Amino acid sequence: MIVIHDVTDLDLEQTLDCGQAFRWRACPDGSYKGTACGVGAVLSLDGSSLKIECAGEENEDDWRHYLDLDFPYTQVREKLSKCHAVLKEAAEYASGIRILNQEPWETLCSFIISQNNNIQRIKGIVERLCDMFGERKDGVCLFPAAEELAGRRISEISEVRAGFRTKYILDAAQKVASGEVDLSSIAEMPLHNARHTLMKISGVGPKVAECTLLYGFHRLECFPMDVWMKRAMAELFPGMVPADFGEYAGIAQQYIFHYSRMHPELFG
DNA sequence: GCCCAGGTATAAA
DNA sequence: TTTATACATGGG
Repeated sequence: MIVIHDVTDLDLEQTLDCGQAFRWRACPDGSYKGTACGVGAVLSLDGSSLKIECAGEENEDDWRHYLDLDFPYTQVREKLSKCHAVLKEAAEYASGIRILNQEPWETLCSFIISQNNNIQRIKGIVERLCDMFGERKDGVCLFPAAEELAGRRISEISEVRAGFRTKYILDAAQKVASGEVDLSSIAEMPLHNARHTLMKISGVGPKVAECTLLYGFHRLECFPMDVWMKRAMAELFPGMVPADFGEYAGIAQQYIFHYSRMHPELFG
């Protein structure tokens, strides 16, 4: 078991169940069970002590990185709070959100599945994808490698019941496995090129590309814009554009998303 | 049954 | 270039 002390700016529900990751489930006692860093794990927070119980090999550095524990969110919030009064309110409300460092391929694939879909069903599809095609390790199923899915037929992948997204999953797997879309090089590309490259995949549009870059590549200036966020921007930040939030616009976006979701009365 | 869900591809205007 | 519609599936 790993215990990390003096953890701040972390709320497990806000971080693991805010729609950036799809493999975590809340347990009745407030802990979260899921799979990341190549192992199954149960996370629980007791005050400022984070407990991580792994089903397999434990690596504290991996978890520090995954949960972004070494990034200065307190300072980010201070900076964002000066930007706009409503953003200050949102940042305080959602102050336990951290942007995870997830696997790029898993993130890309998960957000392809997310299109025109709801979080509950996205989780189910991702789980079936792992169960049916993922490597088994220490009693859990890891997210299937692109190479594993690339060799499958549509009829096989259809069994995860992803609907019309099945063909997109296969296209993504094939382009990633072949190197036509080289995820390792995307990490160093200018944002514009990175977006363009991801959108070579059928089923990847501006929203999925932006989510992949923010949640899978930790490009914190990315700002996924769906209909909800457009509305939130228009009503809460009239006249402003994502770039106005600066280099941490993606964190601002997540604060705003969570805050506005929990306060529907903000909208006329 | 109808509507919606952290969109996108495609066709038509 | 902009706007409309279909798309699979499952829960409310």
